[in-house]
Amino acid sequence: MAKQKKKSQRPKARLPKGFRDISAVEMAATRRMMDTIRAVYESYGFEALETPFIEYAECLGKFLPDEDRPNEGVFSFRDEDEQWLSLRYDLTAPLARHVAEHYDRLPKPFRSWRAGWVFRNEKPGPGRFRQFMQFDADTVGTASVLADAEVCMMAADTFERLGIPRGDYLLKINNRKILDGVLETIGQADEERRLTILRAIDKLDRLGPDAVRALLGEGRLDESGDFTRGAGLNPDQIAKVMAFVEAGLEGGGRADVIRRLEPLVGTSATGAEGIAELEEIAAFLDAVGYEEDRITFDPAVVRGLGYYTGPVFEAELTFPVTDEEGRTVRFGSVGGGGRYDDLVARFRGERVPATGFSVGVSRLLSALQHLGRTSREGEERPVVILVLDRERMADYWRMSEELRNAGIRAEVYMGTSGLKAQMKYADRRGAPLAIIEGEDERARGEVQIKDLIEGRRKAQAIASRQEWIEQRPAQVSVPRAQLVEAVREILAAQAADQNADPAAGQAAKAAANGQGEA
RNA sequence: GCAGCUGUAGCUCAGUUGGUUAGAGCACCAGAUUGUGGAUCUGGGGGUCGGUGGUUCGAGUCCACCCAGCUGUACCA
Repeated sequence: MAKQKKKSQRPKARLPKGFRDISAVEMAATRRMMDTIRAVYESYGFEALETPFIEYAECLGKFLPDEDRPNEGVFSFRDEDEQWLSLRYDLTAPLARHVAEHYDRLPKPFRSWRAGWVFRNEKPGPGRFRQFMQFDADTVGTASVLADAEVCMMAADTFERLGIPRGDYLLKINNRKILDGVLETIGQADEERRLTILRAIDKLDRLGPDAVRALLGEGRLDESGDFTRGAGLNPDQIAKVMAFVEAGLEGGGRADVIRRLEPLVGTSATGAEGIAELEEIAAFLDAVGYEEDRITFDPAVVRGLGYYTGPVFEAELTFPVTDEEGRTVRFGSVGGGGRYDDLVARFRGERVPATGFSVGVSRLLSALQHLGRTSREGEERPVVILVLDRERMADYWRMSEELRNAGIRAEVYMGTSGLKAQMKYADRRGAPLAIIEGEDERARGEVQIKDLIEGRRKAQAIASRQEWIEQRPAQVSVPRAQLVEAVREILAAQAADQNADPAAGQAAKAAANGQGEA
């Protein structure tokens, strides 16, 4: 009885939903990807900046209206002095805080990149987590839309440097001011309705034009039978908004899209301003040779709501991909950004124009993996030195030292089990090879080196235990003095083999993944 | 948040009209094999049957409520 009680008090080992553990393999791939992004951003002149995970909630600007409590979407807690602290939910709000705080001594424009984890307290879904990594670059302190164009060019460069071919990604640019102009001409300027309209437009690529039309009007019934209330526009207004949204669907280049948008903003000054900005961006992109196959104009891009005040952009992967169950999935957006001229003004009163772009690191990484564009560099697993003779530990340590000094990852088995369990350990560890030195070998002045990858392959052909033991597949005996050299040779052969036969590499990777991933 | 579906071992699932101590396969651990990953054989660990309450002599099974997960949808700075 007491035992049962105790048992029920045991915590269940589990991760909070929306969070995950990250394996060594994924960390290595992430690190390589981020190195590439950083190299591109720095080549454009952006400086590194790191801000903490935690900020005062009020600095992130996410208090609920009329309430003394931060927004539900952010993880928040109270400091000992009763102030609300929040985990950052993006890298832009902390940047605005940093710029406002140190405005006087920063060079203007201030160009910085930041990378790291952000947190959102939202319902997780496939490919959506509550902790994920972003990689941002921003230019603060210039109102020129050339800064917007530059950041899009840089995003295009980044994707290509990461191995995504031109045509497999696309940057789409829009301008909030144009939609505002359209809404002005149809007499819908009030904020509440504007947000509903933005949300409806945002769903174009996911739900299609009919659904968007329904959401602009009365509302829409989804397939589970749930009803979403619409913006309540009349048919004439809906037609105008849809004409705007679909101006990008009819093909043609950036100039064609602009020409189709012009009549839709009517006499609105804001709309005209938006058009002029797009024209300036187009002229610049044409001049530096970033054509429509990389950067297009698409009025359906709205980027949620929030703080964007001018150009907005979204980066999309356009190639289809099949998931584990063989279904075709679209990766869709892997990054985005836009102009936020009011964000710093929250702190300073004075308007400080700014624009930036943010890459969704984790989504982009899984896209690259689907493309088979991730290299295996940095995935080497350690050689494992088995312990047959506990009195000779010093000998084994010396071996590991020699290997490490030669730049080879190596470890001495640290458990207390027998040889069989040690082999199993090395196998599961994903070790490329195991070193065996017992009494017999020592008497001969030799060590055995077992190629675990080759051995795994040969094992499939062996049926009987007898044969297995006698053959000792993929195992060689070399003089002790030649240990390092022999190990180096076998590792080189394995690497060559892996490059020639990707399937073998996959198998090794799968084995290596075994312990690290859920 | 709303709607639909699903909850039995780490995973995939079986479990009779309600009836002893809840099972299988895979996985895990150990031995057979003083010193060799795989295969084979033997043994072992692991379950609050999602939870609580109810009906009953008796509930994994029937009823009610709750919870969790999945999918869609809403929100998403």
